[in-house]
Amino acid sequence: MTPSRTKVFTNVPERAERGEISGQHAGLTGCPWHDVKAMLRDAGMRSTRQRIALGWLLFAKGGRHMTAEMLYEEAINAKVPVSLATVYNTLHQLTVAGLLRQVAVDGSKTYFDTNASQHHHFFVEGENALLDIADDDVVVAKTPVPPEGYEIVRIDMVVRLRRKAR
Amino acid sequence: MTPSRTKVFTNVPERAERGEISGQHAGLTGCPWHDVKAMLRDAGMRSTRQRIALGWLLFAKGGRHMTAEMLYEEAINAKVPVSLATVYNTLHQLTVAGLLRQVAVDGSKTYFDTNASQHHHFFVEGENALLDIADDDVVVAKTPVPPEGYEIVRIDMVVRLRRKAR
DNA sequence: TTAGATGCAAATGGTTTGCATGCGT
DNA sequence: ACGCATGCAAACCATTTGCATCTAA
Repeated sequence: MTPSRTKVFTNVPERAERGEISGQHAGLTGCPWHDVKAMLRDAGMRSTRQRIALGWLLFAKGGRHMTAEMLYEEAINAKVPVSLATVYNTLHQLTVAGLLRQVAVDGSKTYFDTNASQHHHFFVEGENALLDIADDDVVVAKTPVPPEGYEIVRIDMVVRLRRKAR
Repeated sequence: MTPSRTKVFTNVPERAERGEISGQHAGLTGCPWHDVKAMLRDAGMRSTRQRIALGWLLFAKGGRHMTAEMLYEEAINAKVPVSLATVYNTLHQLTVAGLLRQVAVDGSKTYFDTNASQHHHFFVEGENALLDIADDDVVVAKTPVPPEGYEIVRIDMVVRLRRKAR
């Protein structure tokens, strides 16, 4: 989970830490599909064939929640030659760059949300589907006070849903 | 993840569904360690040596967040002969019975919280530690409206923490 | 040219399962 | 005695890694 090596993730994490990478470019909500290359460059990543394709699949349709496997299948269906390992690498790099957000919801699969801004989720049990919750639909009135010496990184809320019994 | 078979989890899930199992017995916050057997019986589980030991380890100290592996180690250290598989089974059964609560936090390990009541968590990145957030320390002012046909099962909030940079 | 990217296949790590044996009730 | 419970080892599955081979810059 923690990219400690410098092998696969190249210098993206380091550069992001030094603030050399913009991450969220100028208020982009759903990155423009016609400029994945620019997005990649901004993220400090080389624009290779597979990354462009993956970026296109991810951001073309806006607000999506996908697992590595899902993206991999889409890529294969779209006749884009790519390996699962590369899908994982790309997803992680885009996450580090701040263009994707990882959502831990049920302990097994990991979801990546193309909406990297602060918001919460509905999770439909059984269907394993994730839905964004409109930001203004939930309000955390009193932010909890973290223990001494710690600071809040982010707050994730998951509202678990079930089909109504009727 | 989903116990669809009737093999290992015996009839606990079904009975719980039919309301035959009390689950949360009368306002028990941290179950009394001196009566694990009663707790098990109430949960519709046979009180075997290992379940009693695990129940004791889990509930004796109150509010804990443990993974199967952690509990397994504690059991081994306590000279209680038990297998990892049994630890998993027991944890799941206690969860179904409403005595434990599963907390999904980082996609890999699954945590089980001995506090099964509605509350939220701090998660310390790096240390992989979970902390309860005092119930009145957070207030979700506006509960999100679920999509048509769905109902809210529960709301989980995870406040991710990091050691302050100083 | 060359650092960085890709793809495979093998390795991991948490969790589950099949089945023979054990043990509450 | 009966039927659920246990233990083990193998099976699983999502994810990661090592390394040889490519390729964007």
